Amino acid sequence: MATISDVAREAGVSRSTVSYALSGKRTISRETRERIERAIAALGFTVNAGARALATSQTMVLGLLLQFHKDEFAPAMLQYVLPISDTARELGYDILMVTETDGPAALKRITGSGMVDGVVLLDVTHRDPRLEALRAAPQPGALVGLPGDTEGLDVFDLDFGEAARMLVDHLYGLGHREIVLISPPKHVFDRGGAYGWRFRDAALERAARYGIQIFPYYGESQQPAISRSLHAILDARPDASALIVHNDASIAALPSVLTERGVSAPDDLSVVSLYSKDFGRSFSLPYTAIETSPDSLGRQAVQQLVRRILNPEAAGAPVTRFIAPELVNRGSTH
Amino acid sequence: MATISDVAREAGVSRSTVSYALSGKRTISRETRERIERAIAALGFTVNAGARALATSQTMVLGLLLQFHKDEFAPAMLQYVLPISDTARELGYDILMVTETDGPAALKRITGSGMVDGVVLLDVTHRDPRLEALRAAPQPGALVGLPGDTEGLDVFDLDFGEAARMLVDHLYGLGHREIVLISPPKHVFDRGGAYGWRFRDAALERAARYGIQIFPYYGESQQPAISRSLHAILDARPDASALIVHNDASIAALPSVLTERGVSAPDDLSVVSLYSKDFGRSFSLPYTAIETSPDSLGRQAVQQLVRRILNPEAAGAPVTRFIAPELVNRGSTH
DNA sequence: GTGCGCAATCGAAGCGGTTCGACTTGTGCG
DNA sequence: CGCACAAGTCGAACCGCTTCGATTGCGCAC
Repeated sequence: MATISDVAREAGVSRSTVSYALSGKRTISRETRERIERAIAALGFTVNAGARALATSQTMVLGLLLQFHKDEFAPAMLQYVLPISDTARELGYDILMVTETDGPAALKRITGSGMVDGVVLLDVTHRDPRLEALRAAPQPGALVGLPGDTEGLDVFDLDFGEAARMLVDHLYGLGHREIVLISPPKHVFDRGGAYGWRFRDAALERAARYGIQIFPYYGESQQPAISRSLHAILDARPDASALIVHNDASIAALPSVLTERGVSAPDDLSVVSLYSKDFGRSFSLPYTAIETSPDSLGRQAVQQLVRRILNPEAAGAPVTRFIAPELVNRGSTH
Repeated sequence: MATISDVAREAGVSRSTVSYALSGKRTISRETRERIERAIAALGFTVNAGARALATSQTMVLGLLLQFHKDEFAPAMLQYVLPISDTARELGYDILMVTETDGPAALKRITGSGMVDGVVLLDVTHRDPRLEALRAAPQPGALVGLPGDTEGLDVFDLDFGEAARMLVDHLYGLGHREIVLISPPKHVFDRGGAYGWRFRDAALERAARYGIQIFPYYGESQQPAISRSLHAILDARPDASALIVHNDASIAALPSVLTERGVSAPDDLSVVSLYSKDFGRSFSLPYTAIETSPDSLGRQAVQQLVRRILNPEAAGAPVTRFIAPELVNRGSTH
């Protein structure tokens, strides 16, 4: 591999001149610059990332911490990963993806060794053990998902409370008074997946205010339990006139479950849900729903992170940003 | 961040002694080692990855090149990514994940700048433009997916030809003489996704040998086109007694399509398919099928890659390894 | 003619490690 | 008693790049 010294020799200039020609931080005569460019092309020179990182203390790499829970419906994760990767690249950063089970250890490893300039934490839970490591790290971080304590952190999440209220309002306005709610699986709650109870509690509170009833249930994450449990829940609540599904796996299974029961929406049952645009499209879900945009969430997280990396002062105080929900009416309610 | 000089000062030794204590490459007295360990703990010292990479010319990072095709059924990709990441970590490597559209450019960037010690290419096509860049790179690479020219490369893929033959044999043995085959979508073929025609051609050849008929069709990748096209195909071939589905999106949609038609397997139609264990479980697919294991593919690729990184000579000649298919009978044929 | 400012370039130090050769001690052996 | 050798440690060079301060030569104003 050619080094900057090789280029300098080939072009008959000093190493520093080559460096300045590359970075443009000092003026270089047109003639010299062209000579250097020719030398670079001839030698196929590329700046060595490690050496540059050492000299500048900037790696131009962002860490991306994922946690994969074996018991989970996987398709969702990728929707965050891709936009994050794309946005990072647009801003000149590469992505070091870490999937270790031991999140805090992984975080310490990549921040402590200076492999990354900052990190994005995905799927943050209420009391996420990674946050302690993040706060202790010299690099900034951005979270996707709301933790219990946001102190000092940039946080991005959907406004699940507002989403729940919008859906309840929608159903209430249509006259529904008994509503079944399918939440994420119990293990998501146990793990501290706050979006589960943020949504559910807001829905229940709203229902109480209207004096209507919402019956909450946990969903399942894998077939055939998903369909079985949906059947059981619908059997148990024959009087409910509407269904709110806050769970990807369940909503994907719902169409065939309804078909099996000979039930159709909205004639026999009003159905609303909450899922990402892509997810709805992949499975062709015909339901009125809050459409989330993981891409925008990921994108904003990366942008804020990079802002904070480049200029910690100018990035200002930590932000917690809730993305406003958007309801798309597909006529599955009446 | 504490440096090795800080540790040396704190422990009252030279920098090289600290380095040797860390690596164990020279003998260090018990007493000195303990003093150094105490200093490291006190200062919270971690080796700086960039500096180490510069000195050793080893980054302990592997590149992972993905291509996401907008028009594709996404859930499949993650099944490769995770095992690759896990295996890499077990062997001491981190993963730099690159999702750029321009694969060759991305490959040049990360290899040319020495950010990685090797790369894994996912979803390799027949004439994959990334291969040229890979062959020119100083680092080794491992492929998942079979290219037209494997010269000089370590390649891992499922044996799609054998898989097709096994399924055709199975159906032929049961007496089926008219069989419909749903291949991956046309754009997969156009892009050079060789697994599509490797499977189809082997099936057709086998059928010809037996003197039976196989009617091949392309599948679709997104709803509602998937179901619509399945209906159309089944309408067009009322006499076919068996169905081979070589497409994740289609097989996931098949249960509800069959239900809608009032058709049940195996009574009205024998169905066989090819999908990964995880995929089948997620969607609870009840079909007799070849079960692929993306995890084993990814794992083998990483292992071979690391072997080649650590000891290029001992790793021997490039290998092309086809994973043997395994048929799991779930009683969807008769 | 002198002094000044600016454009263009160079040399050297520094980033944080690793590694090679050399040096000091202590030990066993002839 | 002298010597070879091993154990333990150190100093310096090096990995490839960036950046600061200094130097040179030039045109221009006074």
